Order: sequence, then C-alpha cells, then structure tokens
Amino acid sequence: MGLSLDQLRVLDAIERHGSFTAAGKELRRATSALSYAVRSLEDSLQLTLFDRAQHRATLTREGRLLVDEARKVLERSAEFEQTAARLRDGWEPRLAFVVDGLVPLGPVMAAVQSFVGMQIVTRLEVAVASYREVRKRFERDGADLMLTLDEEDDGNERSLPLPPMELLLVAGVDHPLVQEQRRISRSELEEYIEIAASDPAALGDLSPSQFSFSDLRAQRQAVLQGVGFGWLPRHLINDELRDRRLVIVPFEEGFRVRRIPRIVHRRATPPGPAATRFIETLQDEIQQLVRGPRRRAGR
Amino acid sequence: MGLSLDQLRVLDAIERHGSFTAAGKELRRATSALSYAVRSLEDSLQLTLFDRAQHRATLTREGRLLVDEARKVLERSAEFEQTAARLRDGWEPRLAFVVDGLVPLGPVMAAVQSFVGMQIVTRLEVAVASYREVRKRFERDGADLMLTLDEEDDGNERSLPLPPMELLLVAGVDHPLVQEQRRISRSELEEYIEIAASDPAALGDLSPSQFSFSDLRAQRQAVLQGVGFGWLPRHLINDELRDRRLVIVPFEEGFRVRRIPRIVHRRATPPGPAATRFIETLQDEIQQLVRGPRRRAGR
DNA sequence: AAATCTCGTTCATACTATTTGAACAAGTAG
DNA sequence: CTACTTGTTCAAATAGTATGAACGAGATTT
Repeated sequence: MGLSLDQLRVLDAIERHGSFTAAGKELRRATSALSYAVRSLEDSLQLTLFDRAQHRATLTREGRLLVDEARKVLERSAEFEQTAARLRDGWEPRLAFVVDGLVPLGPVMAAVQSFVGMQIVTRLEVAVASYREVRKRFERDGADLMLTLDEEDDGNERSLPLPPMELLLVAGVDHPLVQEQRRISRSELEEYIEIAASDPAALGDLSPSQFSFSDLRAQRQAVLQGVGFGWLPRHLINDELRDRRLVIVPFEEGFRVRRIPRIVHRRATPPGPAATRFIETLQDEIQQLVRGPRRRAGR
Repeated sequence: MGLSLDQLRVLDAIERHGSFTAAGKELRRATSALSYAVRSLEDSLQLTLFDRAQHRATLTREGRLLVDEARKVLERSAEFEQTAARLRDGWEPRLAFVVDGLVPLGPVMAAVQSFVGMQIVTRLEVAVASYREVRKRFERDGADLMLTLDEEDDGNERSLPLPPMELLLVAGVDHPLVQEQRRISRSELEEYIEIAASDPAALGDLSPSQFSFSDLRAQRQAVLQGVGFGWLPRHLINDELRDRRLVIVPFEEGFRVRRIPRIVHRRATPPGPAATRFIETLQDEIQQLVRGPRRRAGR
C-alpha cells in the first residue's frame, strides 16, 4: 500500500504526546492499532522511526526529521479540507470580473490586491476590455461581474452605480480640428478619423488571477500622435491636457460626456460571498479616492 | 473516515486522463473502484466534484479548484517520501558542525550557504565556539564535525589539515606594552591582562541550521579598547593593524604563531554522504580564497 | 435509425487492511 | 517485591475497499 495520511496523523500524534498510549487516547484507538500503523509505515519506508530498545519508544534521528516532513503534508491536507469547507459554505470557486478600460483602474487594482490579501479561496480573474468587448466577455465568457459604462439593461441584470466620470473629445495639438478656436460641426468632425479601441483581442485561457489588457493605451497613443480624434476618459489624459499635448475639440454638440460606471451582475446569479466581498472592497477603494484624493488627478 | 491520500491520487489521475476509465488503467483498478473512491471523497467533503449529468463525467467548478489543492498535498507527500528515500540511502538526518571562531568564517559561511542550496535532506547545525568550547561541544554535544586549531588527536579521531593561518600577539595602540619599540620579556608580559575568550556561552537547543556565536568579537573589542593584550587571528585584525588601532607586541619569544586548522571527525563514525559533501564544499571555498583572493585581506 | 461502443454507476460478493482485546515482555515507581 | 505503565504480538472481528456483472445513457458507426 502507498503512503497514507492516516499513518502521518499517527506519527504526528505520537510525537506530540510522547507515547503511543497517549496518542491512542487522542485518536480513540487502541495502542496496538497505532503500533500496527507505525510498523506499516516503517515497512513501506524501509526505515526505523522508533527505537524500541528503550522502554518508552523514542524517535530515531530519522524519525524526528520525518515527523517534521509529515507535518508539512498534514498542513497541506488541512488546507485542502479548509478550501473544501469554504466551497461548502458557498464561496465561489472562481470569480470572473470584466472591467471597462475607460474606468479608472487604480481603485480596481487596489481592490484586487486587497481581495487577494484576504486569503479567500476564490480565484479572481480580471480582464480589462474596451467598448463592446466588455459586454461580450461578460456574456459569452460567462463572467460574474462587469464594471462598465454600458447603459443597456435588459432586465436580466442588476447594476450598482458608482461615482460618475467624464469622457472628453480630444485631439493632438497639431490636429486640424483644434487649430482654430471655433466650434466644430458634426459634418466637420466626420471628415476626420475617429480613434476608438474595439479590437477583439485574442483571449486564451485565463490562469488564476491573470489580467488581459485591451487596446485603450494604443488608442490614446494614436490620438496623441495626431492620427485622429477620440473620446478619452479625463483621468487618463489630465497630464496631457495640462501640457497641451492633447487639446479639447470644441464640438458644437458637446465635447464632454458624463458616464456612470456600474457594477453589473446577472439577476439569475446574485453575487456570492466572494463577489459581495469584492464589490464592497471596490466601493471602499472608490470612496477613498473620491473623499480623500491622494492623487494628483484629484485636484 | 478522514481524508486519505488515495482519494486525492484518484482525483488527480482522473483529471489528468479526463476519464474514470483511463485513470483506472493507470492505477490498475476497476472503474467502479474509482467511482467508489470519488463518491466517498464527495461524501466526506459534502461537495459535488463531478457533474454526472453529462456522459463523460466532468469536473464541477469546485472540483477543478480542489484538484489543484489536491496536487499540492500530493506534492508534499512526494517530498515526504523523497526525504525518506534519502534517509534510506544513508544521508544523515542531522549534521552538527562546530567551528573554532578563530578560523576565517567567510569560507565556512559560504560553504554552509552552498550546502543548504543543494537541497539536501540533512539539517545542518553550525555552532561557532572558542578555545576549549570547541572540543567540548564536539565531544559532549556529539557534533559530527569540528573545524578547530586544536592539536590534540587521541587516536579516536581523524583530521584533514587546511591551509595554515596566523595568530598575532597584539594590543591597543595606547597599551603600555607597545609604547616603546623594544622587545618584551615574558615577565613584562605577565604584568598585564591577557584577553582570551573562553566563556562557556549558555547553549540552548539548536534549531535546524541555527548559529550560535561565542565571544571572539568581545575579545577583539576588549583588546581594541586597551583593556589588555591578546592573541588574535590576522584575518580578523588586518584593518585595525593598517589603521594602527592595534599594534603588534614585540614579545621576545615570538609574536606570530602559525596554526593549522583541521576538519576533525571521529574514527568510529566516518563522514556520511552529507558530511562528505559538506567537507568537499568547504575545501572548495577555501581553495577559492587561497588561490584567487577576491578580498582586500588578500594583499 | 438501429446496432455498437464507451462511459460511469450500482450492486452483491470477495477480499484486504485495520482494529481490537487479551496475553506477554520489559521497564519503572512505590 | 509488587503494582503499574509501556509497547508488541497474536487471533478474531470488523470495516473499508476492490471486483466483475448488470445496467442506463450518451456517443459513434453503418
């Protein structure tokens, strides 16, 4: 027979109590049973763990070392059982979370970090996507939570609004649209290329707590280099606006849009313990950002 | 019944092969045996690991998570068995090593580090002691190896000589013995306090790979502060001699002594695999120091 | 669509490992 | 010297596990 956890449990108990008899009491087994278990372990390892020459059986040097090794195995097995217990209590084994890249990622990352630090069984999988990708991932890949600017709500979902954010219509400082200080009409706007990130980035298997980034960064880069104009979230371009590397396009129908980020989940599958905890953590992080802005972006 | 390794082995094999039948082939057991094992695991965990609604049983989300946890347990148990195998092959469970603090500790520490990096089962216990303490620990505490300047060899021991080192008779620059540039006689010398480290430092239980330091440092400090004169190893006081914080005492019978460090073990218990490996490592380190001195002390 | 395969469960049976208490040997305490 | 404790060994009892046959349900083939 192969190694068994029971043999290790016996070994551990004997070492802790210092005798077969005492260990037997703890394990509610006859002394002879422990004797049997130890002997079978010794046989399978082909090692002598106890010195029987003495009256009270004492561990050999090898035995002492192996007790420690045994405990490492037992610790792992306890973790296994604890994980199982958590799952039994309803903790989700996996929590897939899709974030719209337009949303400020600072608090999201902080929440992820904080959540991981909570030693929760749940594997958190975070994917950052753009535009239609967000909903697509939520629906097709069966994510559990989505943080999006999407307004649709088909009744199958519930959402929790977060503090609003702004999108600004901007272009590079050399772009024709911003050369003169005059209002831009729709037809004028449509003469130029609009830069939007929407490529469906190839998505392989997500290993636990992995992140995938979509192309918002490329979009910003494109606008910066003057390839075209585009809607970008204010928090991502504060520096560029200040340095006048990006300039607001004075579109007559509006160059500023308020959008409400929402945490969305399916009505059919309400958030479990991990999701709830994660949402709370995220809200905390956002509160901290809104109330006491520690970042330059705040002013 | 409690959790068993066998259940975890079954779970692992099923996941690896993708089916009960294939796993059964690997484990040389009937499919029904695996079915039984899985069910008993599920019962004890009170969790469903496989979805039997489908034709080929597929892991549930919980199951997938627990397979990974199970593997961690199995890895640990494999380490346990590997440790046992090493012990069976004759590797010492423990290797106690006493070092004379007068000897250059650089290569000793390097050897310890290197040895630990070898992933050897053996627990290395290093104690640094002074003068009589060295032999005392070797004999009373039953250390396996000793690195000493001791010359005694009562026929029960074998020793391996290492490159020689020097002890110098020195005193602080303000000490009366070194105020004039004249030779010092024995009677003169005996008028002053000789500083020697020899206190039997209290020694508690040594946990694995722990170090205990004796009082050579205090001795050096005492000589430096002018409390008295003393014999100190050159490698420890090169800097002080250069800065003239310590000065050689021109004792007429000699102020320089060559001593041969030796690695000693009992004839009765020749070095096992770990001890042999450790001695080799130590010799390598010393070779490196002697041949290609990378240290300022070398010039 | 029918026949055939494959997969996993269930069941009764066979087996094997473990448990038990009693008997024993050897050491310890009063 | 006696009473007690400790751990081993043994035969018998027990509980857990393995097995192949029977089965149902999906796939695959023809």
